[in-house]
Amino acid sequence: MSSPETTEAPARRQTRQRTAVLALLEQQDGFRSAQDLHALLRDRGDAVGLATVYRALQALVDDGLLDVLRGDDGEASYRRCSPVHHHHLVCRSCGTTVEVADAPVERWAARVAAEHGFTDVSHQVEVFGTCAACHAAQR
Amino acid sequence: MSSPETTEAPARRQTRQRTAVLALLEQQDGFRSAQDLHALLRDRGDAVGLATVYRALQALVDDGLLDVLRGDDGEASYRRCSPVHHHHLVCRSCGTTVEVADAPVERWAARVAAEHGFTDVSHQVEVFGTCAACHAAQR
DNA sequence: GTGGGCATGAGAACCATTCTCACACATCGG
DNA sequence: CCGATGTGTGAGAATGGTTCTCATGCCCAC
Repeated sequence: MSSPETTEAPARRQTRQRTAVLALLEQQDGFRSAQDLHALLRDRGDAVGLATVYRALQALVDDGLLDVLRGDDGEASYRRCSPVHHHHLVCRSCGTTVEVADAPVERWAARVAAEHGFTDVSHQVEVFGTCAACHAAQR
Repeated sequence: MSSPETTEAPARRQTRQRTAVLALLEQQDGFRSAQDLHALLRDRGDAVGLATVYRALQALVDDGLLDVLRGDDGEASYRRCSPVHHHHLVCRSCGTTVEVADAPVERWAARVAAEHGFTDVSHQVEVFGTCAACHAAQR
């Protein structure tokens, strides 16, 4: 308690591996699993250890640069995202993601929680569907 | 269409183990992981194999008697739920869950998806917070 | 340029979940 | 009631995503 470490300097080093992971994510327009990213990096020539990919992703999440999504099978997927609060509209077929931000749903969550006496509220909202392109390709 | 099996007879046998799993879930008022349920059953004296617990849970989910929730660590949790569409308000501290159903959020999801040309829409909405009891206990 | 210490990577460890397969028993026709 | 039948069970192995270990590498401050 005597240490004045309010925010604790992150001291995050810039390495080839972390740069490669972030650069790759910048090019993706949907959620990608850690395993996928690892394979993509290897194919690309920027070989990075699997453990390092996980560490880099976790660091980026902590820094608020990525959003995480858990699939039905429990596998985590990551995506480069804007730092402001938002939710996702994800295509089940191709994985393309659209960020959506809407005040009504935020207010709804707050109201529902308040009605039941809950405090310190957070929420998790994801919408899944088939995007226009995939819907057209299907038939 | 030639087979008159509209709902496909489940042919689900009633065994001591399945009865025990469902009975235990009836007594819980929050989400419980498969591992927890397995341990609880053993403590209770109704020993059931772990694999069987998983199978029973999966069967119950298929029958629409349970809802599943994925934790941040990817572990699945189950809860006895009403069969009508609803979402959850979960206490982070004690796990107590309240079912919430509200038309506005359903309409919101449908509208957002439609605006972006998405079809065949589903959504996943969970609200987390600290319930009144836990909030009072904390301070 | 040099040193300290965080970052890396290969593989082991971990852990939830699923699979395998021989055996048990719920269900049903007789 | 009884025996045939095939689904349900259970112990342990297998799977697969994620994390940990630890010796070595290299970024960064000085």
